[in-house]
Amino acid sequence: MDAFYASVELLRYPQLKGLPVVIGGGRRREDDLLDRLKVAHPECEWRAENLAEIPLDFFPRLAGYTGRGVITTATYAARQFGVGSAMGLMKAAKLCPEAILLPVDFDQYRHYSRVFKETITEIAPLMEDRGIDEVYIDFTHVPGGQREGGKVLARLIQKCIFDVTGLTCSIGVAPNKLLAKMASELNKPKGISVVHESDLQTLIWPLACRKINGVGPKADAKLKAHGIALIGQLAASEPQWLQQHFGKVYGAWLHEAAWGRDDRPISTESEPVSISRETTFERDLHAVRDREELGKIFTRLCQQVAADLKRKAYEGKTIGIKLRYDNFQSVTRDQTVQIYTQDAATIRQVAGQCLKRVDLSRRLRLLGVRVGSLVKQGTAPAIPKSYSSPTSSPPTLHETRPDGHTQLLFPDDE
DNA sequence: TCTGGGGTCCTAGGACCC
DNA sequence: TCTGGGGTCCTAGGACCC
Repeated sequence: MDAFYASVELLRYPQLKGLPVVIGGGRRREDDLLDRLKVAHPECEWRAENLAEIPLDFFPRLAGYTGRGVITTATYAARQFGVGSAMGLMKAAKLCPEAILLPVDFDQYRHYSRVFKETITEIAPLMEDRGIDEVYIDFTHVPGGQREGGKVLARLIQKCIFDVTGLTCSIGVAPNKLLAKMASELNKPKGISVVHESDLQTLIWPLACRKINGVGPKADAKLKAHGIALIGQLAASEPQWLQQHFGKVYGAWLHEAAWGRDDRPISTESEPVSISRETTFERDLHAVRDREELGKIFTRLCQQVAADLKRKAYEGKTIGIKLRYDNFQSVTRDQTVQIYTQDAATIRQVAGQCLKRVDLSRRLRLLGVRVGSLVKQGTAPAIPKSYSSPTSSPPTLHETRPDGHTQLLFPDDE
């Protein structure tokens, strides 16, 4: 198999070229900017396309940022200061206070993501979706795909994407997905890299183990502790030794990966396994002291998950919660019910039961609701014979008190 | 000055059935 | 009275990815 790995780069704003820019933060920040823009420049509708019309000094700087947002992406000029993806914005503000902070515009990303992928499938139909800005392509049978080892096709795809979206992208070309992904990293931004099997020792082995897609911070630290920092050293390690220290499956995979071996096919179809919503609070909340606020958030998360399920036409029967304590420790609880559902009140009721099984005496920073074991709406298997219908009334999102006020069911609902 | 949100996959123990 | 495997489902946690 010949594989491409293509990823799109930061939205391209000509007037911001060469400047340190980070994109990130939460909804609130975006709303702030939107409000300020309405006042300062009523003629500008807030769209990223319209950024060019907005004077540079309008954009907020990172300095003085407060909040729990993180960086989604950053320009190369900003990365010079040591800031990068997933870094907290308050930390980034210390490193590069002058950086321009732009809000995240997910609707727009989704739009460009769709155009990016459509552009590719018109040229090479065998595409695997790897998220909002990345794809794998099997171009083995694409006409002209083998010219100059794939470079011609890669250039064509880059040009088409740029023409349609104004976005640049990096492309790696290699005999399999594992190597194509690593190849795409070699020549960023907007580069094309071709890696052949014979390039393994010269191009891949000098790279850090962390560059392997599947080696994360934990595995990397453990490898380093054993004196293995580079992929070449990993390749030279005994498979048996790796299996002893990293487990049978993962250890064997590590060795294969270091030798550039990967036989996973391009997967063009996939069904979601779960759908979830979660939120980090502006400040840590306490189940008792902030009961009402938490109850509202909890109910809203359930409603959002239900709306997502309906919009995407899925039903699930494993309903769960996730919470994160103030010390960042996370716990999850879930419960599988008999009937597949996409109903907010049902989700709320079962998730409420899950909440009762966790320690709520500690302060919380995050709450999430998840529905798993999904099936496409209307294709749910028949209810198991052992199931007997409930005698209780259907669940409701709120419990109505005798005085007519609505009491939010958190966390002690029935 | 701590660390978003939305996912997938793997592991491991226990229940339960044959 | 003690002792089997296998298979599947459920649950919790964790690593990893975009």
